[in-house]
Amino acid sequence: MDDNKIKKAGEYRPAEIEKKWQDVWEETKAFAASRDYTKKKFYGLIEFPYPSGNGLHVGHPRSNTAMDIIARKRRMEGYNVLFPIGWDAFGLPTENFAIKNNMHPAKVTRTNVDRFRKQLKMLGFSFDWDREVNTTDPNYYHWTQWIFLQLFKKGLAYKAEMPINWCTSCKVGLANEEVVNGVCERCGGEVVRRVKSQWMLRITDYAQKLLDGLDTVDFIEKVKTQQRNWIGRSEGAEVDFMLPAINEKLTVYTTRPDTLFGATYMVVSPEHAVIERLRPFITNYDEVEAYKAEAAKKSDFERTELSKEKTGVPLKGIMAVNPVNGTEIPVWISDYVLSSYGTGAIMAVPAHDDRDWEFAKKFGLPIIEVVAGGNVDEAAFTDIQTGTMVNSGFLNGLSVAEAKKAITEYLAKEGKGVRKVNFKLRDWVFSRQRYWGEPIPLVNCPKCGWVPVPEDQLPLKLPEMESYTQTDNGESPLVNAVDWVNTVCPCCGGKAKRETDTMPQWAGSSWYFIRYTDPDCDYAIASEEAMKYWLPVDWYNGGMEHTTLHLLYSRFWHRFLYDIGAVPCPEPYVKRTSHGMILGENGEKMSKSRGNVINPDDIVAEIGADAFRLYEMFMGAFDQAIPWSTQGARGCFRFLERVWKLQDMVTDEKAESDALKAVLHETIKKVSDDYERMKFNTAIAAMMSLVNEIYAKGTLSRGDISVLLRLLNPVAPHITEEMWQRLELSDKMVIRESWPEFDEKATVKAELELAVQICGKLKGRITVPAAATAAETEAIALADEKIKALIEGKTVRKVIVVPGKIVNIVV
RNA sequence: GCCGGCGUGAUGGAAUUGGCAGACGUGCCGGACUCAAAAUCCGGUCCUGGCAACAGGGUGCGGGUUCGACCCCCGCCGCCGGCACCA
Repeated sequence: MDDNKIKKAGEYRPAEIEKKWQDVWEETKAFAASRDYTKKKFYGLIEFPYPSGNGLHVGHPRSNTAMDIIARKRRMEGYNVLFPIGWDAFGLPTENFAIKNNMHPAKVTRTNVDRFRKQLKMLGFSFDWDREVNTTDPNYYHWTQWIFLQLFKKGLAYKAEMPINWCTSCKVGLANEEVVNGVCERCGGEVVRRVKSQWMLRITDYAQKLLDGLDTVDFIEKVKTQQRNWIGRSEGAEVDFMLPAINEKLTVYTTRPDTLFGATYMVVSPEHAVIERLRPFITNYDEVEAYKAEAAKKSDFERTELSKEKTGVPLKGIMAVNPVNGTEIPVWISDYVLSSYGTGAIMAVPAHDDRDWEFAKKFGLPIIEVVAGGNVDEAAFTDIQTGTMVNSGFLNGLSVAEAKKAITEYLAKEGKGVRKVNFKLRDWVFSRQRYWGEPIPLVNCPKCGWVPVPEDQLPLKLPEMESYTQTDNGESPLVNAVDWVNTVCPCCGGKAKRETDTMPQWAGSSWYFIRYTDPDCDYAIASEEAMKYWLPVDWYNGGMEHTTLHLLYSRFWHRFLYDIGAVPCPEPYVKRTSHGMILGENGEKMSKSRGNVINPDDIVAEIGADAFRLYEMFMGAFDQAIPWSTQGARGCFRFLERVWKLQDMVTDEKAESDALKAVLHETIKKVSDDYERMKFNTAIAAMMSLVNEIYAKGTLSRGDISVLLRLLNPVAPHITEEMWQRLELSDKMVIRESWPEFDEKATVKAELELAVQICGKLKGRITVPAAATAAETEAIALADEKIKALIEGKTVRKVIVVPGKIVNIVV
């Protein structure tokens, strides 16, 4: 045939065509979201990157490509798509780098952002570059500060002197969520307990709302479970024990009020305030004092270490009275009771709680069984399903559930206790003693206390400074910006000082998805119309590591904004999915120190952005951790080469060819479904099979290739656009061409091949008309020569026919 | 300890959710092209026996349900992730 067609395709050179299309997309603003708010919309979101000095790593494209595929598919389906990008640019690494190299953090940020932007463009993501946001831009943090002030005004931001997690290496306070195994989540440095005055956000007020909201959203189960565990709701009761020595109540929280008759001692945490008031009556106060000092020295990590033996000291001379039977029991002090949960005091029921049992055994305290069913001499019996109450007065004979109800009602009636719900969630430590963050817009006035910076004076910009290094006692570098710190009180006009702590990195990322809907709005976080149209985010993909950090924080802020009428919906994200991590070729986590880091620039230089994207989607199940394979990536390049060469085969025929019609439509169905389920690997496998089939059949019409190119376009946008243009299939591919439609009729075959089993073992295959009834199928199977030979002389007991699937003969 | 997930060829992983295990890719073996190599193309590649057609076995281990189990149930073993003295 035609020599000129062979010349037409030539060699597949991604470097040339990728740059060409990236320029076309940029010039034509091909992916800018429309402000026509009447169209059906889709808002797809990926976590905006922190522009670190290392540049993009191979993990970013995994999440980005996945969402890019969905975004591109949605555009072909006719949606007005918002797929934005921005920079989460405040943060410690930038600041540390700036200090070390004597540069301004803003300059470091600018350099890093420029590099990231270039790299992301090189990968051909269909971001709307007109809506870029940057958390360090005063026009952006203006509204981060505004949100903080709303929280402050509603009493949800407060300053408290409290023990916080202090990273000795970063010299900065951390939120509970940022401490992992007793070390700093970011740098791995040792975290110690340190009392500091910190701004806190009352996320605990939102515990129930954040929990309930999970029932209304489509998050992968793993994420919901982790957030539920982190919020940690439990139901129980607060019970008052009397301390006759000081005629005061000691209130405990318990989830097992049913075991009240089995309480044989009490424990208070070393920090409990009641100890001071009991002091005159404690006969071994020296010992108690020593224990308190010992506990205070320990880090949180040491205190909660699992293997640790329980320790404790009795408060000699002190007894407490059990409210239900008047029994006097001793009171101990021990660090196995936490001051930060419940009331900081417990009633100990060693027969039915593992920790109390261990403690009682060690210190020889009595163990009284009140739920029959186990052997409390051997171990605590903690089963709440099967036991029956004993030794418990009016509760005897009841089940645990019945007893809980009965005792709670009794306590309420007697005024000795109340039902109570508790959460593990703690308030959010919101202060950082650092320069490179949003200034907290508050002024401390000796007369008026903490006063907000008036909203019309926002943004409160960071002052220019000589040095960004912290003071030796761990104060923010901003204390040295004397002119900035010294100000007048907005309330009384007197001399006052600005807050010098800044906000944590999580502040800017807690609402950025709102700003994307209207990034230039100068009178609010975003205009009402924009928010009404675009929110909530339809699909958010991101890392599991943010489940109890960013994802929870941003749900909290959004819910708060909803409560004050600033956003139109209670939950920010309709759907949340998560990608698996990419490991090094050796199967270990990628890191500089392990020397197994793969640089996207190198990969793109070798095989191009399309093959790189394709491989990241093909390498394995999207939600699982997968080791990188350079060979595997080359395989994807080979596939694209094979696709490229299809150009030489294309005939002038416009319609889909009969030889390929069935497999073509099966592929449409498979790819369409698999993209939606994020099963990108099998979608790509199906397209590879299709291409193999095309080569095997040796025929390809314009109609056929049009389908293949559209299916492949979301994963490999450059090569498909280039081929589309060269084959003159129509004008540009993006936006204008619709997603291929699945025609079920095209896949219906006249005949089917069925497997025939004898007693569940595969023995042969038969061909039957597609319309054959079960009886006809059975007859064909039994008439088959091979099957006949195998059942010769045996009695056919039963034949199971599953139409379209299988025949099983039981002999 | 609790919660969640996983265990399939040499390897990354498929299997329409109870119906032909190993799709697709990588690697490896053989062949074609080449003086040769690379690239490319063709064929093979779960194990055992057999020249072969074929036969038997096989989804971490042991049991069970079913006409039929990688899939469901019970009991183990191992790996990964999260939480962890939260009363």
